[in-house]
Amino acid sequence: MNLKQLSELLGLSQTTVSRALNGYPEVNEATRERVLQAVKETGYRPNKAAQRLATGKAGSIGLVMPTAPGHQSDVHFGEFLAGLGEEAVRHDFHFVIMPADPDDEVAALRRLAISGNVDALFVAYMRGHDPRLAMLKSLSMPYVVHGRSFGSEPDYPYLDIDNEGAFYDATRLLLQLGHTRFALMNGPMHLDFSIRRRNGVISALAERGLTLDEGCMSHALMTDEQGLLAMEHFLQLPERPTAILCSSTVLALGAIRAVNQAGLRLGEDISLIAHDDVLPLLKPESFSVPLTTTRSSLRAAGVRIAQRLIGTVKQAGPFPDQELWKTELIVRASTGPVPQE
Amino acid sequence: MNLKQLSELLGLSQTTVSRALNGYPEVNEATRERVLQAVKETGYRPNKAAQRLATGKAGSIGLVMPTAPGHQSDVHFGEFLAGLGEEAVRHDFHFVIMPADPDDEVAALRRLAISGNVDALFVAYMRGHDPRLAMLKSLSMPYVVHGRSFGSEPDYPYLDIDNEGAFYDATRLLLQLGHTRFALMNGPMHLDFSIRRRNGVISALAERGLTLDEGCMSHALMTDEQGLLAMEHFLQLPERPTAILCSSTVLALGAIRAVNQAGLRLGEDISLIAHDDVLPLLKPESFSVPLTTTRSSLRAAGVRIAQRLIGTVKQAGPFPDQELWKTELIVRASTGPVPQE
DNA sequence: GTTGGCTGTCAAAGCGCTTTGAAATTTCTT
DNA sequence: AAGAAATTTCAAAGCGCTTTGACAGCCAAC
Repeated sequence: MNLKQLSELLGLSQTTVSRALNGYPEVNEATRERVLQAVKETGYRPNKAAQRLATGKAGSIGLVMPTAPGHQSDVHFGEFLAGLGEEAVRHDFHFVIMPADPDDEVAALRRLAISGNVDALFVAYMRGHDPRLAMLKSLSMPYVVHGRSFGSEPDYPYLDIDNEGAFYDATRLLLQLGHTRFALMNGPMHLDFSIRRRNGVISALAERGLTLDEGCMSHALMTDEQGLLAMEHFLQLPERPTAILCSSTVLALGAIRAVNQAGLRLGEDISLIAHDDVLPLLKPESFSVPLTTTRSSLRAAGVRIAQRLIGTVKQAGPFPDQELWKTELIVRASTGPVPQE
Repeated sequence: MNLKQLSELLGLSQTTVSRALNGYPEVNEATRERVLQAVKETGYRPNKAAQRLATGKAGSIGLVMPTAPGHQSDVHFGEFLAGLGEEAVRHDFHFVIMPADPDDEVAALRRLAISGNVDALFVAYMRGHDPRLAMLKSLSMPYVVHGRSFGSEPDYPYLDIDNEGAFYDATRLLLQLGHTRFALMNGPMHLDFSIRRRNGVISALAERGLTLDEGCMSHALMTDEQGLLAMEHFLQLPERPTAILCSSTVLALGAIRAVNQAGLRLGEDISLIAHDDVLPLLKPESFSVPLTTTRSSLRAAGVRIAQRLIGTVKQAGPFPDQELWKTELIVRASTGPVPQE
């Protein structure tokens, strides 16, 4: 059933039917009623591809999903997607997801944009000096970036959390508890948030005249195995750190396993603060020793970004171009005073 | 840059350029070369919406993502998606994901199908007597179902694991270890796999003249909280079960927390077998007491389903319509002989 | 030197929708 | 009652692509 058939059925022109359906004012209320009735009976649905072609609007947001045969699925991605979805469903928007090799992000994003079946783009996993920014700017299609790109002029629309502030505050707390030997368990080095979090730690330490040794920093994918490995390494250092900062509860999961295996007590021998993206599966309060965290909901960020993206496409009011969310520092049992030698 | 502009640039007709691009034989090799060169220089990409409209093919598979404001994101979904993506990226396919309220699945699926921007559908979270099957059959669009629908004629294309066999075998193992008091921690009652797993347990027990008490069965969302709650309930029963079967490592996570909190030892006081979807975050061997599991990779299922779906769209050879994968039973430390009273 | 079969190219139709600009109808003025 | 204004409807163009059917040009064959 298409528009032509429907209009013939009704004895109206395609124009009138189309207008009736799309809420244009210049159609008689009685006629509109009749059209709506027929739609209900026939189950007619406009073909989106045709609609897209005619209007240039598709009712969809595009995003790239990094993937590859060995590439581990990322719970952060899923959680963020849930946030996007929650908002999208309210506006009858859908997603076009382009799977792409992580090394092929730029090209994949361009393909997605030019393909003509998305109205707006969402970009995550930002890197320092991210090459995608230049491309996005040249595209004349709305987009919002999750995170920022360290080293690039901040003249693009983004939503980010204050990573530097979060880790600065967390470090300060540990300093106040008397710790002096720190380690940082971070995400991949090239990612923007890793850079900023490291800076936060370093600047808080610098205020006390402390530095973060190269050996006390790990940069790795945020998986529990990597957390385990990194922590094992830290624990073997001659001057074992007593205060650990951790970029994700996923990393913390492995890290804590290493602590337990070494027979150390979390919150006493070792203090740890992790960043909490509020993943339903990894509640910091559910750890055997509840985790002190810096918290910011990834899902909430997804909802907000969808709002901005969809709002922009629908031209519904202006949105702030750049948002920086503060994180909360929530103290639980995984942090304690520095142990006496 | 569109076809028209490109063809003008080359001094060729749109037809010729289109044919050159799509690998038709009736175009001079020299001409094709020239066209390809121009494409490279101009960065021309065909508009997918137009292509879809003209050909009826879009290079995309559609799926519905259950979501709602309170609805917790599901790691199983993410892991499966990773599998789909891994295969899709090889064929330059993308996904169209329609977020929808879980109560609105049928309508959402129909919208997605009729929208005209997908070539094939993937359906998951199958229920007993699933109403979506009838709709899918009427659609004349390829689809593959993950799981089956208990109570419906099995005349639809699916890929499923042998849930009944898995839980039958797991129960047998526990019976051999001398256990007689069982409990089952299952997924939502209406879902197909829950039904089959329960049947597997019940039939293994029946062979020994045992039954599964109503109070020893929980049906709930597969979250760690629910696992905790269910296990707490089991532990308070007058005749405390010693053998637990668990539909997911996510449930097991919470369940084990409850076991620990009760001061019981897993693998000694309580034996537990969980089904393992091979989630990267929840490796059964990484639990403090490694988990005995029935294993089948969700991601591998995603890859295979994408293969079948894309293969069907591309009309690349016939595919088996129905596949039933066996699971592996892997014994680790969470199972042991029934404790002496 | 015509016929016939290839090869390479093209103009035009069509996919299903929206939108423009004009026509037909109704309603309002004077 | 006639003309102006507002309302309702329509035919046709266009979005960017593929595909059908036709048409030149070329060579081998009779």
